[in-house]
Amino acid sequence: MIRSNPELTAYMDKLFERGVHDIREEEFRAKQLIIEQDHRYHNVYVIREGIAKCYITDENGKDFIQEFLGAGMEFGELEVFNNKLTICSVETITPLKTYSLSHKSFNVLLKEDMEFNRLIMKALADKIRYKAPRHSYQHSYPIENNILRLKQLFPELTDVISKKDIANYIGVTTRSLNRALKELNEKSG
Amino acid sequence: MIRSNPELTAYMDKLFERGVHDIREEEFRAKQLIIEQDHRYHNVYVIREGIAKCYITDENGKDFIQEFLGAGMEFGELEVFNNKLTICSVETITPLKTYSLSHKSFNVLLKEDMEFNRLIMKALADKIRYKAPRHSYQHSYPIENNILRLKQLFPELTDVISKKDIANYIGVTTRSLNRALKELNEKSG
DNA sequence: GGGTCAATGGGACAAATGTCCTTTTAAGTG
DNA sequence: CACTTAAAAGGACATTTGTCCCATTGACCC
Repeated sequence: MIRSNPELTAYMDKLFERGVHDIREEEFRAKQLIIEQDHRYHNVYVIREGIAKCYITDENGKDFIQEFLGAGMEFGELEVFNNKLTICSVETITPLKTYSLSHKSFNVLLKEDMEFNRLIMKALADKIRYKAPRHSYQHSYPIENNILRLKQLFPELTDVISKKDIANYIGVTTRSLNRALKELNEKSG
Repeated sequence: MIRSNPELTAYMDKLFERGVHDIREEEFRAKQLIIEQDHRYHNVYVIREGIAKCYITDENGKDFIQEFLGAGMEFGELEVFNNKLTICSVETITPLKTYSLSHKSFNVLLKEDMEFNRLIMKALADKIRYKAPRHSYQHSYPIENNILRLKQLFPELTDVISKKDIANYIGVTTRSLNRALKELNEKSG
């Protein structure tokens, strides 16, 4: 549910300590918009600490959350490979600490540091692997099952993440989410 | 809708002509299952010609199509990076011609051929970019809009791909798809 | 041609989800 | 503390989509 990538965190720590390239630490407060959909940026971020959400806003203003990003998750990297606008917005949920580096440095690292190259390749592959079954599941099962599944994956769910965000993650309205939660309570109670 | 990657096709042609590594041509007949979900394989495929579907089957036996793969699309590559079972099945729709290579050769190429490395990295990034707005759109709009959108992207839609597959791609039942198609006809007629 | 099977199309009803709106609760903020 | 605002909860009804079934069509095979 909240994705992470310890391997990449560890490697970024090492790179940063060595002082290679222009990797720098950056901090953001809660609810801050770091990347906005359909814009152009020149940085790649790797989360050191905190939680952010990555979401798409459609023409009707509805948000659809792609992923909750935790430590070791990167964002802004897709735009390095094809020089297009961002498809997602990224906004912090908790205060966030990141390593930030320019597209240029990112590219140099990819070329010259094959360990880094491999970690990024794996991270991309994982993002694909993770999304496929999730959307499949959400389509195939009623909301209740989706909630139960999330709570199992991540019990502190409702403590950290707002109802609205959970609903936007599952892809339903807040109303429907509430209805499902109520029915779950009645069943278990 | 049916995705392709001309750049990768061209590059694979070149590699094949040069006779590097164990890249070989392979052919499959229509409706053939090449990769089955939850299994382990040791090959990566790049489509030269034809169309295949990549889909997940859930516990209830419902299929959910992730992508229709055309020329230049690769599959079986995700399992190179993390040594897990396949998450999707891949089945041909039309007869299919591929370049096939072992995980081992794929890895060697990634390390030694930075042009190849970059193409694969970009292909992975594109898969992510492509999926995000698609699922967002499907959630947010009624079936009719989804059909219209697909027909716009790919007018020959219903000629090449069965109703069942289209439905499984949009994530609805065949019944619902038919209903929507009928209503579209009535509106336009 | 007759037989079989898969794909397509659709009727009738049930279930799930969305829309709209109101109320309650909680959380800041001056 | 009073005031304002955002988050959460839910009632009532409309709409969408699914389920279950059956009829039709078309392809293929003996």
